[in-house]
Parts: sequence; structure tokens; C-alpha cells
Amino acid sequence: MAADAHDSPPRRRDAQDNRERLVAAAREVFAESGFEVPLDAIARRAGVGRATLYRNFPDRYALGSAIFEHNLAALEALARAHARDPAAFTALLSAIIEQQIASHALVPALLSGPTAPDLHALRSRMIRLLAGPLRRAQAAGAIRPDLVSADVLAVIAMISAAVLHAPSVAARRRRAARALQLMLDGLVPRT
Amino acid sequence: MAADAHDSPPRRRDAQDNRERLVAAAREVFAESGFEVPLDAIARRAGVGRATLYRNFPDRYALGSAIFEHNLAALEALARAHARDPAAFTALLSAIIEQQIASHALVPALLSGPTAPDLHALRSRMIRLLAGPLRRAQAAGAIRPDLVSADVLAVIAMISAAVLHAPSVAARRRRAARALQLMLDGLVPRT
DNA sequence: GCACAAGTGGACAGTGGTGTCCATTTACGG
DNA sequence: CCGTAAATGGACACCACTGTCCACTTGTGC
Repeated sequence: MAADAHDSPPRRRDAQDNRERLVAAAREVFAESGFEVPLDAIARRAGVGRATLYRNFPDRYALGSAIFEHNLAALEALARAHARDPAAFTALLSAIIEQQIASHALVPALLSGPTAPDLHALRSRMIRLLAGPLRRAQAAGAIRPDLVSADVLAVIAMISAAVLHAPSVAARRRRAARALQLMLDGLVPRT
Repeated sequence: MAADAHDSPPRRRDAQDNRERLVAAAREVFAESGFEVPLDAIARRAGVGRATLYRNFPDRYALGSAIFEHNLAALEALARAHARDPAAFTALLSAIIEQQIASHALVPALLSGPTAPDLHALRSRMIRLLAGPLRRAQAAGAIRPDLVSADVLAVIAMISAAVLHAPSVAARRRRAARALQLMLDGLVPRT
């Protein structure tokens, strides 16, 4: 899972560059055209041949994992930064949505059934990452006590759905904010 | 829009039967395999050739519209039945979700951008259908007063997303109920 | 610089879905 | 019954995407 740099003979610099370019291109293209975009487009955007893409990532989900991995590291850092903050949970939720707006890869990766092998590990990390903040938010009375991990994944999927078909990034942000507001407050008026 | 039975020369009975079989098959297949299923599968299920399918419905969305039309009629009947009930809104919401569980065609049809021509009319009917019950629910204090039509479509999309990847119809129902509960009450505890 | 392996990308065949065409079948009116 | 036109469905050509192969190019250690 973290055996990158020490046991295999070091890769050529250009090869490593291409790999990074591919991940960056994938993030962009997924954001523009959704997760089901043809892989051709990603290779073209990265300025490499198809073969290079397939050599680095056997399929679409491997690419998704790479992006997901990257995002997850950022979220874990954020969680550590808010280690004692009862508002960490909602901050993480916002960050996750923002990532979804930027890449469109996270949620399909999160939800896809048993399609993906290592993807399951990433999903577990995501759940583990949220467990602490969720518990703290519940203890502080900020989040309903009956909310469980599966609910949180569902909530993420739900807000993503509200965002999906928006025409622009700005529109996506607006809709995400509204959806999060409705989700937190509920449709039934308070007091 | 409702010029079916009087101006064109009456169609042959078998042709009409086939058309109905196709719609029924489409509803089943969409429910089992999602809206993006190959049209072959629908023709096979209906026991007709591909050409017959294409003659009746130029594309996937025409099929979606036909199902949608049918569902919408049922919802309009339901709305009339609850014409004075302040709980009509939530009843309609539940019914819509239930339809989505049963067909998977409604929400993609509702959301798809400018892809579809007559589909826009159906979406408008849906919004109009919900407007009255929404206003009544708001007047009764059952639904937050700032909720607008666009929000309602978003809410429908959100709950559908929570349901999408469930392995069975029973699981879908369970998840739909939970999502609706979270949506109505909100994630933040009450009182 | 040079040799050599790592890496590349265009070309290629395979696959699955779409939409159309036409010889044959089937319902309907007389 | 029979003639006719509507209707059918399998065959066909088409297209987009996938995944692999191999002759060539490019970094890297000496």
C-alpha cells in the first residue's frame, strides 16, 4: 500500500512525470465530463499515448483510486488539524463535497459495489477518518446521535447528486451549499 | 400531446400490443439494470425485434418519457385525491421515490439537461403538480417556508442517489426511508 | 559519448451497442 | 377465403471505446 520508493529499481524520471501528468489530467477531465469519460480523452489531455495510460493504470478505477488516494491524504491532514474541534465533522463534510466538485471521481469510487479491489481499503480509510469527528460532533450535540457511518456515505452521495448536472463550477458550488444547508437543517422548520 | 386515437388511421391491434409490451419491458429492465441499459435487452424482454422498438421510440429518452408520462398521471391522480390535505406534499414525495425505486427512469429523465425535447414539458408538469401541495404544507408549518421548486427536484435527486446502488428492492426501500427521514429532520438534532 | 534497457505511442484487432434495410409474415377489409 | 398494406425481425453496416503489440525513441550508468 505504501511501498513506492525503495525496493524496485528507480523508475526513469520521464516515466514518473508522465504518471503524474496522467493523474492531473484525469482529475481535470473527470471534473469536466464526468467519471464515465473515455480514457482516450485523459491520455490526450496528458499528452501521452494510450499505451502509457494503460501501463500505469489498468483501468478507470485505478485512476480513480489514485485521485482518491490523493484526496484522502488531504482529508486526513485536515482531520488532524481539527483534532479537538467539535466542528471538524462538518468541516470534513464540506471538504469532501468540494473535492467531489473538483474531480467527480470520489463518489463513484466510494459507491461502486464490489467492482474494485483496493478501492475497498480506501473506503474503509474514509469511514475511519470520519468516525472520530462524527463521535465528537455527536457528543457536542451538533449532530443527531443516531447517525452512523453508512448514513454519512449516503449523505455524501446525496449532496453529490444535487451537484452533478450543474452547468458550471460556480453553479455546482451554489447547489452544494444549498444541499448541505437543507441536509443539516432538514425540510421541516425548526422551532 | 393527447392526439392518440382519432386522426391517424387506426393502428393494427398487434402493433399497439407491441408498443405496450415495450413500455412494460422497459420499466422492468430499467428497474433491474439502470437507465443506461442497452436497448437490445428491452426489445428481447418484450419479445420483439430491435426494429420494432426503434420504430416506436426513436431513442432511450422517448422510452423514458413514455414511462414518465404514465407515472406522472398516477401522481396527478394522487395529488387530486389529497387536494386539501396538508400532508399531501410528503405523500407525493414518498410516491415519487417509490416510483423511482420501481423504474429508475424518472430521475434521469427529470435531471437530464437539454437532452430531451418533450421531456421538458413533463418536468414542468411535475413542478406544477408539486407547487400546490408545497404551498399548503408551508402554510401549515410542515415544510420550511424558503423551499422552492428547484429545491424539491434536488431533494428527489438526492434521495434517489442514496437508493441507486442498493443490491435489492428491499434494500432500496430501506435506504429510501432512511434518506427521507434524514432529509426531513436534518442532521442537526431537534430541540 | 556510447550501449542498453526502460519507456513510448501509433497502429491494430476485438467488442458491444446503435440504427437501418428489406424479404417475409400477419392482420384486416371486402 | 383472398388481396393488400401494415408491421415485423433478423441481417447488416457503422461507430466509439477498449486493450495489446511492437518498432522506435529517450533517459541513464558507465
